[in-house]
Amino acid sequence: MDKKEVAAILNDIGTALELKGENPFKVRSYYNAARNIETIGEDINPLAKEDRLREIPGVGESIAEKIKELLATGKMKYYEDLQKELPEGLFEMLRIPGMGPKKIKAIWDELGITDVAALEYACHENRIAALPHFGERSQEKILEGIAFIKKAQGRYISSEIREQAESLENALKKDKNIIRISIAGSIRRRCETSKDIDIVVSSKKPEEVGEKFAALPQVATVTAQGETKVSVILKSNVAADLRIVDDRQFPYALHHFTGSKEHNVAMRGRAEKKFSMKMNEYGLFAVGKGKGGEDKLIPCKDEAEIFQKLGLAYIEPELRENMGEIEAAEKGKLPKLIEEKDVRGVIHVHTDYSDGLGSIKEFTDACIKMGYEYMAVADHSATATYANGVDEKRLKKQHGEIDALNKKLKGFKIFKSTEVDILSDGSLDYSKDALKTFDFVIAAVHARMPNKELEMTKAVIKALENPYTSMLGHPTGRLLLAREPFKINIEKVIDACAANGVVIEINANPQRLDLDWRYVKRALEKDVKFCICPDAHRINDINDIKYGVAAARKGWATKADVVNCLPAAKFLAALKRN
DNA sequence: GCCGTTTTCGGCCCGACTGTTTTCAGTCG
Repeated sequence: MDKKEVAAILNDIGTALELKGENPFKVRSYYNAARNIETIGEDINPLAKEDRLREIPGVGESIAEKIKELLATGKMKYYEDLQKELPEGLFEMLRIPGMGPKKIKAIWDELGITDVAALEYACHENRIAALPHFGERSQEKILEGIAFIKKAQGRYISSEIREQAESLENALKKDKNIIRISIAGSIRRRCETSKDIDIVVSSKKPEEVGEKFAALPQVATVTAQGETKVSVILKSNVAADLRIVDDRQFPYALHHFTGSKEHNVAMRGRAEKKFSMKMNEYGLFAVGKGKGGEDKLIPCKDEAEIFQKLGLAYIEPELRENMGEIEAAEKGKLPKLIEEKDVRGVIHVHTDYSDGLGSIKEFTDACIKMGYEYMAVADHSATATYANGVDEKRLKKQHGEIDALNKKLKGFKIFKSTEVDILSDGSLDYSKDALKTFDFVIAAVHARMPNKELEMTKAVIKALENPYTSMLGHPTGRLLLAREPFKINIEKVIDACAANGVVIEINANPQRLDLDWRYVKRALEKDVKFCICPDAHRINDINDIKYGVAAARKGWATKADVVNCLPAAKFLAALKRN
C-alpha cells in the first residue's frame, strides 16, 4: 500500500466524520494529515517501520497508530467501523452542490434516505420541503443539483474551460464600469482540470456590473446574485462566479480568489504569526493599529506588493499550491519559470506516415511559419498497427524524404525520431539497426502491457536502460477525466531516467499533460531534464505547446530544465544517444 | 485529532450568500 492509498483512506475518514457530525477540527485534522502524506518525498512504508510517521506534519499519536495498523495488516478497524456505520450513498450525496454533511445527515435521520436516487424521488414527492429548516426552494435546488452532477460530472479540461473563461472576460472588458479584471481560481493557477470559472473585477458600480454579467449571452441561469458576488451556470453547463470589489481591494481579492485554498491558509498564517496582520479578500490589515484600535489597511497597488509586505518575492499564480513556494519566496529562491517564447523546437510530430494528418513538408512549413527553429518527426513504430505504425522498410523512405528536405532548408532542421513502443518485456519495437538510424529515440508505453505495477515498472525501466532510448514519452498514459494512469511506480521510473540520462516528455496535449506537474517538480530535484512536446497529430496541435509550458511552469521548471529551449545543435547534444 | 521560543489546554482562516428563519445555520471557496 502506498502513500496515495493511505491518504485516500484518511480523506474518506474525514468525510465520514463530517457526515457523523463530529467536531470539525477533528475532521480537519484527518484532511490535513492526508494532504501532507500525499506530498512527502519518500515512501511511507519505511517511515512506519522506523516509527517515524509522526515526523509528517499533521500526523500525531492517534493517526500514526492507525496508519501503522493499515500498513502492517492492510486493514484499519476504525475505518471499517465507520464504513459499516455510514451507507455508501451518503458520500455521493455530498457531490450535490449545496448539500453538505449537515443537510445530508438531517435528511438521513428524518427520512432514512441514503442515496441520490432516493433523494431525487423524495423531492418529487415533495417530502423534502416538509422537513424543518428545508422548504420549497431547498427542494428545487437539490433537484437542480442532482441534474447538474448527472450531466457534468463536474470537472473540465483546462483548455476547454479556459476558453470559456476568456470569452466571459472579453465580453466583460467592454463594460466601462469595470476598472480592473482578471480570471482567478484554478484556471489562473493553470491546473490541468477545473471545476468552475472565477473572475474578479473592480468597479465603482458593482450592481450594474453584476447585472451585465448575469445578462451575458453565455449565461443559462443565475444561481446567486448579491452585491459582491454573482454566480451563474453557463449554457455549456459550467458554473462561473464573478466577484466584484472596490478597486482598492482588487489586489487582495485577486490573490484570495486565485488561491489555492492551501496557499491562502499558509499566507494568512504567515501574516498573523510574523507580522501581526490579518488577511482576507478585502485587504491586508495591521491588527489594532488603526484609529481607536481598529485594524488598519496596508495599501497595496498590486499582488506583488502584498507579497512584498509579507517579506516575500512575487509568487507566480502557477506556484500557489503551498508546495514550498512561500519558503522559496522568503529566501529569494523561486525559479525563473519557463515561458512560451523560450521553446525553440517542435518535438514529437506524427505525420501521415503513421496516424498524423499532414505531410512532413506541411508540418515543417507550419513550424517555420510559427517561428520555430527545428522539428522532430516521431511516428509510431510497427507494432502500433492501430495507428498505422511505420515498419522498417517505410522508415527508410521517410528518412530519405527528411534528408532531402533538410538539404533545401536553411536555418531550420528536421530531426529523425520515433515514438517507439515499449513492448511488454521492456524491449523496443525496432531492431538495433533501425534504432541506429534515428537522431534520437522517444520510447513510450501503449497497449498490451502488464497490468501489474511491478512488471510494468520493470519493463519501462528496462527500456530506459536501453542505450538507444533518449526520451520517455507520456510516462503514465493518463487521459484526464477519461482514463486512469498506468499502474506504474513513477518514482522509480524517474529515478531510472536520472540514472540513465533519459529526458522525460511533458506531453502538452491538454488531455494528457503527462508527466503530471507534481512529478515534474519531484524529477527536477533529481536533475532530470524535460522536453515539452505537442504530440501533434494535426498542424493545429502545435499550438498545444502552451499547455505543456503551463504544466512545466506549475512544476517549477525553468528554461534551462527543458531541452527544446536550446538551439538545434545543443538540443541534440543534450540527449543521450548511441 | 494536532499543536506549542508566550500555551501540554485551548485554540484551530474567514467572510458572503441562501433559505429558513425573526437571528441564524449551512455551504462554499
